[in-house]
Amino acid sequence: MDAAAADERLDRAFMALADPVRRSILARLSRGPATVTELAEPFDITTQAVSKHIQVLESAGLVTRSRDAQRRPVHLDAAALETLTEWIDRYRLIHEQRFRRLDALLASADGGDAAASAEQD
Amino acid sequence: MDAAAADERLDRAFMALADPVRRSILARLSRGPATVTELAEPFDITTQAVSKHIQVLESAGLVTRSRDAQRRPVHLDAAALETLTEWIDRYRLIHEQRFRRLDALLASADGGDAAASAEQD
DNA sequence: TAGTTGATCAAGCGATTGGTTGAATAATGG
DNA sequence: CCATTATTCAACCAATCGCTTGATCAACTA
Repeated sequence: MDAAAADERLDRAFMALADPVRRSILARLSRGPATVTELAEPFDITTQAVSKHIQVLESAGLVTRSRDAQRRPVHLDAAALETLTEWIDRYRLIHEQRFRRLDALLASADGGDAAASAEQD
Repeated sequence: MDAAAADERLDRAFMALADPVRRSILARLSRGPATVTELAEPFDITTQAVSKHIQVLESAGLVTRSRDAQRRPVHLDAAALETLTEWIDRYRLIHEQRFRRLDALLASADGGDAAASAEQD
């Protein structure tokens, strides 16, 4: 998978998580697979709408589907979720490491000027 | 913060991350604060557009802003990023725990029927 | 004070989103 | 075969998104 494709997959994955209905669906799926009808039950929207939500989740790689007669059970793909936390953590950790360096610098300095120059790093 | 407000903040945060330009801005900010003009430089879009992107990130709680003459430096808020990884990890871990239980069950069983009934849990 | 720089506001535009209703497809079971 | 069940397709709609251009606001500086 090239960088552009990975980027587009991140786009879709985060976009998928931006909707409360889809997050709720994922929460349900974390407890085991479910059909479209089952997933639609808690919501005041049509099964068609839920079917679309599932397609969004599937194209984001967050869920997969199997077959059971006329049913199409939906399964959570935890590996995709892990990819997302990895992406977030990457920048979070860089940022926090930077802060730790700044803190160390401030602790060993007297005035505030040192802090201002360190801020530009 | 009540549950609905937290939900809306999650909406906005994930939505904010769904755009490659905004993710790129966050990546830049993980290395230190920057002004709107500086953040706009790598992109082929107007500073107005970047300004809007920053407003999206700010309303999602992912960045904060300070003042320096006519400049408005943008700072990463790593705490908000941590909230997101926590949300994702919650469901990911529930799901993986469930799988571990299923694996254990399968390891101690003979046929596939036990798996089918465990699947419903 | 006038000009310049940095950023935002405002209005508009094409594309996309989340939802609907209605019809079609697929697989089961009497 | 026929009716039922589970799901998807198709067309449409209001709202929102990302971006643009043009104007405005705020603060520094010659």
